[in-house]
Amino acid sequence: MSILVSQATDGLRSAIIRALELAMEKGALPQAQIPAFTLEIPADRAHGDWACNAAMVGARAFHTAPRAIAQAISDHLDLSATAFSRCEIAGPGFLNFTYEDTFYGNVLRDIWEKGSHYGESDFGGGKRVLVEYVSANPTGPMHIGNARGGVLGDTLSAVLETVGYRVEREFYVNDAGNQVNKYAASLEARYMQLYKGEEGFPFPEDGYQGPDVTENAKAFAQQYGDRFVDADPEERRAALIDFGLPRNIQGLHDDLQRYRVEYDNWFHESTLHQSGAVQEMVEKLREKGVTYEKDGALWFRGGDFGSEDFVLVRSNGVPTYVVPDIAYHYDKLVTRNFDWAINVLGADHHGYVPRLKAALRALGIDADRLTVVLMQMVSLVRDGEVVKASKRSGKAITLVTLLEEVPVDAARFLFNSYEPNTRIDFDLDLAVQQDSQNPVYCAQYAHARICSILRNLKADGVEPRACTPEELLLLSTPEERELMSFLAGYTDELKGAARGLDPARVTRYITNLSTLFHKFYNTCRVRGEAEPLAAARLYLCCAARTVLENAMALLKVDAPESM
RNA sequence: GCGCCAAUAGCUCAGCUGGAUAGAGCAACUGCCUUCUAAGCAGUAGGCCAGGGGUUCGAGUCCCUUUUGGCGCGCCA
Repeated sequence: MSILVSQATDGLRSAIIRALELAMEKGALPQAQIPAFTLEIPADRAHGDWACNAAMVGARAFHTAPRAIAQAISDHLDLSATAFSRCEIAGPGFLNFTYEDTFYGNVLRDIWEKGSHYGESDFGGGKRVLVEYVSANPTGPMHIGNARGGVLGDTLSAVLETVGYRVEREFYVNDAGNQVNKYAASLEARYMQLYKGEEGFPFPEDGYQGPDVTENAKAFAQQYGDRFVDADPEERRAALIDFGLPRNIQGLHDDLQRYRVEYDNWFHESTLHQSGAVQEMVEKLREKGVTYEKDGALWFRGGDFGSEDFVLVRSNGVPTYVVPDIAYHYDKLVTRNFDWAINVLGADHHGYVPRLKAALRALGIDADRLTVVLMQMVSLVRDGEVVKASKRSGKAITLVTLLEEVPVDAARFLFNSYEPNTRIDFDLDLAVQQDSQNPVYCAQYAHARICSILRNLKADGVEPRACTPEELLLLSTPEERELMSFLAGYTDELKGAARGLDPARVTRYITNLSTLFHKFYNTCRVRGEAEPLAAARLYLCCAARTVLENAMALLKVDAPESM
């Protein structure tokens, strides 16, 4: 909610506590500890703007019936210093509070003044957060799960920034280790096959099959010809990797950019190997005494730190993938000293999280400084059936092929409509529909409608202007009041999205706000109304537009002026 | 076998730390355009919140259990 709302509820909370204290002092209630009550917005607007359950949760402590406690609170309540004008007792013992009449007008004035900054808060207290997301292997194109991770991480970052965190966005490039070697062998095979035929150079069994590998091999051949055919294999593979990997990384960068996902840093795993950080990490863990040797390999003893034992260094002397990962997170939390690291990962990685956290604990790092947001898998659905491959190309569906079919706005909006921890059946038919069935258009339409009102009034010579609190009291229909109330809740909605690491709430907020605006639009006219009312409604339209734009900007979804 | 996640309207999903009569969009049906965009609005219908126990003033929400589904359990990443 806006700062205004936070102040209002804080004030209300202390007024209720004072009332309880006073009631006990006067003997209306027995002496007891003040119960931990909550304030919430009731589902039914007839129950006021805020409801309090103090009477019910206090029933046991006070040995008194909830409604009698509610009466005692109400009798000793002084609302004069608060933003509320009325308190009613209802149902089993709820206290329902109603804002004073000028409250919503003040919210509109707040939005008018803050503009694109409306929604910001200091919830995050300026903490430095590193958000890592997508981090797809540079050995091929991105798959459909990366499309989800992309918007999720991207929007989450934007939300965290808005509520007062200092955010950096990072892509971890796995440009070292086993999968790169495998990729090198795959590239090599495709390259050699260009000159020796498919029989002349066998493709590795666990190689990367994708057509992109062949394309890269061809591009390499175009530049270097057969120069590496008779070269030393090690030299050949190194040359292929030096050529192919940067190409792929650039490809990831370009595809993500097209999808409007951008980063502050691209962190290369290879730098951890070059700097010796990986080797040092092995030594660090060994010094901590949390390792042991078995079958020629070096193991991590996880028992004391909440995980299973696992291998750090294979018997052939090569560290497993975990070690660079530990070194990477050490770099995040110690070297770069971020207060908080958030990783967006596919749910198939969930088994690895306890290991990483255990290793951090062993290093004396508070593992709570790392939060892993697991997102469940994505399936694509067409004609009610799960699709594994693209209809046109027959290849696996990549981010790029998805975007050939689905507009970026729709893809971002839809992927961000689900809580991370739910599986998505992404409906391709729905995503490409440019009509009312597709929720993204409802929101864009609401925005276009507001712009249209502004255009029409401008043509009449009417511009939006600041309104007085008295003028804003003219906004009194249920549609107007509900819209204002919803606008007032935006700042708090963002805090909730940040707290729950769930940017899908922003998407839902946009949908609900759009609907409330459409309802307002259908019952209340702006153009043609007498001057003070028209001005007040125009003021409300501007507020709705500002909030809609701010929210859609977080999603990086376009808010068109006309449709 | 063990672990993690889920199960809410015909479909896709909300339901924020337990709160008042379980919501929204789509699909279905009925209305609303000589007035700011009908990509909209109003209304009707649709539910044993997977089943069963428990905890309490009160459970879709918390605990146990059963069932069903997804994902993990490598000296792969």
